[in-house]
Amino acid sequence: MYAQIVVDINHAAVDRFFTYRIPDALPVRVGHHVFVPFGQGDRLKEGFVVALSDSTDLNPSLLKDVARIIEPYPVLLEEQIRLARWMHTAYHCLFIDALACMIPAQLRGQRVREKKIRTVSIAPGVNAEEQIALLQRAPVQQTVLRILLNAGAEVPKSDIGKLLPGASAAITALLKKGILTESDMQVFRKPSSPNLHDVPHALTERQQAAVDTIEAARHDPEHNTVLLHGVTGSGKTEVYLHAIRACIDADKQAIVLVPEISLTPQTVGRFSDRFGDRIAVLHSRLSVGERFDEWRRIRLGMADIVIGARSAVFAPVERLGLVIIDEEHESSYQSEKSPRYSAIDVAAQRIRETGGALVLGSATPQLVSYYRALSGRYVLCSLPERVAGRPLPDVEVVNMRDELLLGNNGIFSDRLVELLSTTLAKGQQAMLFINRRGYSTFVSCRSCGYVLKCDNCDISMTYHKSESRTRCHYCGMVKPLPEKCPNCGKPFMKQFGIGTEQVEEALHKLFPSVRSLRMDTDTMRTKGSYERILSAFAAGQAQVLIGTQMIAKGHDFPNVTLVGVVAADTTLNLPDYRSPERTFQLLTQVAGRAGRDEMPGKVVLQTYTPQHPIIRFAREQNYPAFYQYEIMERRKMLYPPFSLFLRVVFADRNEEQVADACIAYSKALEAELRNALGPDGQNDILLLVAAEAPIARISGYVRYQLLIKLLRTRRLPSAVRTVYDFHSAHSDVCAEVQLELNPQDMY
DNA sequence: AGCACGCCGACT
DNA sequence: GTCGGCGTGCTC
Repeated sequence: MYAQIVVDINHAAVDRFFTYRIPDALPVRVGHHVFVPFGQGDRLKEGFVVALSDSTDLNPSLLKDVARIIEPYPVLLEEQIRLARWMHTAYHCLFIDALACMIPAQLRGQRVREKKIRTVSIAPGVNAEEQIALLQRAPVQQTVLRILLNAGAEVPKSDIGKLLPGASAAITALLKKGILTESDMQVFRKPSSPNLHDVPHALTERQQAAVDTIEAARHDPEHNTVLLHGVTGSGKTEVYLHAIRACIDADKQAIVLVPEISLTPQTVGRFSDRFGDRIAVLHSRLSVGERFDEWRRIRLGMADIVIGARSAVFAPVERLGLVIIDEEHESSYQSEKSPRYSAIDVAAQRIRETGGALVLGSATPQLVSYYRALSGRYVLCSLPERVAGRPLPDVEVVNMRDELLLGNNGIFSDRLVELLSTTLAKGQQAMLFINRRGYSTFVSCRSCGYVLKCDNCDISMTYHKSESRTRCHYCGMVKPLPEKCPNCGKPFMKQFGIGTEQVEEALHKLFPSVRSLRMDTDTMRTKGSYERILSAFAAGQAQVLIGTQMIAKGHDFPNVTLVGVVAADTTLNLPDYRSPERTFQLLTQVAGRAGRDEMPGKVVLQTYTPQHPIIRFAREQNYPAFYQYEIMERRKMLYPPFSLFLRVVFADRNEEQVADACIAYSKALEAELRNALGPDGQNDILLLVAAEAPIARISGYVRYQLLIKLLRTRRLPSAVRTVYDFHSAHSDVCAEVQLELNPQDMY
């Protein structure tokens, strides 16, 4: 017998299968983690068995033997190996990188292993009752025996110690006499989650219909993907919980993906209340040991439901029947490091292989997902109303230009101040959202217009009042706030634009007695600060929560009845085709934080462009109208879903080098593509002139970018392949060249 | 990635 | 004459 093995070396030159002989004594199976002699000197390398065969084209006498099996059970499922093969072609990543997604890091390179604890039990053939009677002069030993007799099983030594202080001497004596025996017991380091006493809720008609749709999708391979479009507060989680119940009742397993940021103990607690210890959790805050143990519990079939962030899509469940991706519009489902996979695409591929259903849930689905739903590729399922007949929050748009004309040049409009004071007077809570941390967005001279910029990046410096200095948000460089303009020397340097710090300061000026919490990357530096701030706010220790993006996501604060968006259009005009979509999603999500309980919510959007369609749709909270508008824009500009969008970023310290590299690359790639697509395909490609990236310099690196649109025709796969192959061959034209498929950010 | 093979300059 | 520079190529 022969084994096809992928060797654990991150290099393109060994990115293939190697054939090894399997010695008779070694029960090697597909998925086994093994040691194999590799290279000269037969140094042992780790590898993964991806296939077995009983013959080979190679000369068997030249082949080497598999040295040994590392883990007794196969660490990879055959389905995962097929998935890795798919990733290898779909993402042009190394095979080993794809496999690495599916196993915990500790399994490679021989580090953390199982945790074992010492236990004792009554030795075989010993009559404990008799011994107790004989030990009249050793009462502690008697008690130890009674405990063990009562337990009827092996008991950890430390547990006996807890019940009976000073038991260790007695245990030692009993072991010496042969009355007890000692052994090791495997334990699983388990992350804890709070008990919320969450019970199943009766479903609304709409929710029940959604559950039924998902159940139907599980049995229909042609229509296996459901887009669950439910407005904020419509009870999507309850739908998930019921769908999962139906899935595990049918003896299948489920994976639930949530964005890393909302993977809080509360979220997990709700699932563990319903499904007990049949759930496993995978996320980045687990300790190395916990992560490994949770993975192993899944691999050994001890869990039926896996909850986790992006990487949990690879969880080794053998009877996969359902994948739920909550907040499917979140960019965190796209991996930013190699392999640059999309958890949604990976989930779709797994479900294609295993059968079952994929559920994408969101109040603001990706435009592309909604497009697929309307074109019949996904099953669309809507929850247009909040549960318990609660209304969606009432959204008011305030034109900040009018405020200015009326002589209000402050941060808050009169309307927002008025609502803040009534809300706070009623003892309710408010959230203030501003998409910029720090105090001001830039510092400029009022005399000559000079803007203070970072020395290494083409970015204006942000003033941080708490540190009394300015900082570059890209490279982290700090500069003092100059008293005189470095350009004209006049003392007119002033901060412009608003950040979270300034909002907090303005709030305290208006409401000196109000307590507030600020949540942005500056206040999130230390571990656990995220949970700390959220729970402090939930407990009512502050009346106002001020923050950036991170307060917009999925939190449920029943006492929040007012949400203020300080500057609604900051993200609207970024040089990214997705910025209208992002803005709409963000505004809708933030607005959705208001009025989630009995009391109705109120939202104030402050903007300088109240007539902008996106602001209008956000005010109406009208997703379908937003979709109709934005899909037209995309069609007009041939952006996704009407094309595949690629971006190549070139960076180097030498400006000339980057410019030349970028232009040469772009010309050569275009020629290659035209050649590959043939006469019919000449209109399939659109190369946008290679030029400076939106941020032309970061950390001293000059940046250029090339944008490519590939039309969705039957020639697309070959066009993509051409780009990837070209890129692998030309990725050294300057210091950094990066190819991004559907980039999430375009700075 | 690692390691050997390989063909040209200054050293006991 | 040889020790060693790191360019090229291979690893079942």
